[in-house]
Amino acid sequence: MSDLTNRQIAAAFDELADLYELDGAIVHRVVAYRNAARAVRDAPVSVATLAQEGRATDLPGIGATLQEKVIALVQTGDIPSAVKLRARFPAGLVAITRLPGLGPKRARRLHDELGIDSPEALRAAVEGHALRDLKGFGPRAEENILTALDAATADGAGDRVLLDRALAVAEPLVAALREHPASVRVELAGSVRRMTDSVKDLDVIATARDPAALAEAVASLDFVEEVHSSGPAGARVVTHSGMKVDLKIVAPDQFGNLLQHFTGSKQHNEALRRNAVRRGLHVSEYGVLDDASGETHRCTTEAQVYALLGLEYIEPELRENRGELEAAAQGRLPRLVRERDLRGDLHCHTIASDGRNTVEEMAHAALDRGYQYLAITDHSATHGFGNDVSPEQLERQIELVAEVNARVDGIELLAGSEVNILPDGSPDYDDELLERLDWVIASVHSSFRIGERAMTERIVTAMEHPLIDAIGHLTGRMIERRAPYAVDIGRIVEAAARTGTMLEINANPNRRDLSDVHARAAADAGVPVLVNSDAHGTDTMSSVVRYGIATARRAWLERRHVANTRTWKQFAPMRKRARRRQ
DNA sequence: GCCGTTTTCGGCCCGACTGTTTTCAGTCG
Repeated sequence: MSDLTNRQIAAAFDELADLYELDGAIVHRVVAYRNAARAVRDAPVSVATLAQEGRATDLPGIGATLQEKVIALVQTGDIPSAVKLRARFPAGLVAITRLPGLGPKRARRLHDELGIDSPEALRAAVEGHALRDLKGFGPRAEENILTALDAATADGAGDRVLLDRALAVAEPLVAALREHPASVRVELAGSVRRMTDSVKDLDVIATARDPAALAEAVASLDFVEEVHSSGPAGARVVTHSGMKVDLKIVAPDQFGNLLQHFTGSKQHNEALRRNAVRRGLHVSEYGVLDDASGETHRCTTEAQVYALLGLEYIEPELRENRGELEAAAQGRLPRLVRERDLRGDLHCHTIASDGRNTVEEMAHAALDRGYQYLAITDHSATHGFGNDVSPEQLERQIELVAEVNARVDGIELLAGSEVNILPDGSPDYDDELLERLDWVIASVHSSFRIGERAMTERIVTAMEHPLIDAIGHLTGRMIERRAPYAVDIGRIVEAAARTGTMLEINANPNRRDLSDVHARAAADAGVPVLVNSDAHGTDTMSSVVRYGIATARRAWLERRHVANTRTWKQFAPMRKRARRRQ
């Protein structure tokens, strides 16, 4: 087995794509590397291991050549073609290709004709007016390049924001536009609609009785800071929170085409069009052109677009080119789990550790949501930060939970704990105490950098513990802030299935961990998945659930895959400790 | 470099915009 992670392999393919692009390779070869990088990043199992077994070619977009390159990377630590290309194209030149307006072709000219090899050298050349004589670079080029260089060095340039922050802007904005008398239909598009982990900007598609008035309305909303353009076709604005918003106002008979197009993803749309071409159809944001009749079909709804292509309607969360087109063609799309399907929450905190509310308050919050059961899972003995719960404190908490459970009707309260998985894989309470609990979820909160092999062993050991019912936030990632720690998801999932340990989708919008890809791998292996709030207060118990459900839906999960959609009567015997006693 | 209801070669999604052009390549989404 190799410690080379999928992320590292994907980064190597992305680098090769950049280098081949500078080298002037045909675009399709470059695209092949980028697609391969994506396939590797999405793979739920170790691609290094797959390649060494000769099975990496099973992944879409990986052929014999790229499999060989993975093997070279594993065995020698590098890829020969990358070494060769790096010698010709410095890393600074790759950085230049990332500047808006400067792609590989223009960057290459700067390098070959002026010796420019970094953004700093480029700035010096522009300021010395060295670009003026270069063919293809006119008077506007200097200005645009300086703007791009300034934007690239500015703080927070190009940052993606978490989905919850984006929705906090998007939903009031859409609501305001829907209320406006000039609007007819207003829908969010883009990655926000697909409920991705983070987003860059907002796309809104609308139809209107009075398009200019609607565009004017968005420009005058109080959360808009800056208006870049506004007219009958729509408006481009920036909010005070820095979100770019693009409102497109379209003809009613093309609303379906445009909503479909701007919802994406890019990969979904590309694959959709490739499949369509085979049927003699050409899909664009303006309609579906039929080669046979020469006619362009315009669609008022997305369902019509998909129907023209012989496909079932595909939910936005599935539009990532991960098999949804094939499934839609065969009528095999999943019936995705919904937020209202949940019957309980198996991970939350109270004032006993770092939560803000009491057991009783959390119980009432769960009742208000319509839950039948709630596990109180404060942090454990080694947690630190003043939030640790000693064995004695946990014993008192068990009694408190029992007492509140007796007092509050309509909900089953479980005395639980979120125990730390110590570096050797053991929990930080003794078995006698764990035995007295109704539910134990175990998480890694320390020693993140022990390497993939050790981390995998550590978590597998925890799953083999008979009193650990589930694993919390498996990879420890903090979206856009902290990478997941290295862990072999394939082995984890296999061990979870073997030991009867459930895996959590932590719904906190900073985490969403399991990720969509990991959750799908878990469900495919028959592992019961949980959608838990990890709430530290009564407010977040409800507000974060949509993000966990969104991840579950992006993972193709149906109600049956998510264990806490079961009633208490069905769920209780599924717990590992209950199964032991049978 | 990948891939096959056009299977081992010859294709590979679609359109807008920009700046520099005199008919379009490069870039972007």
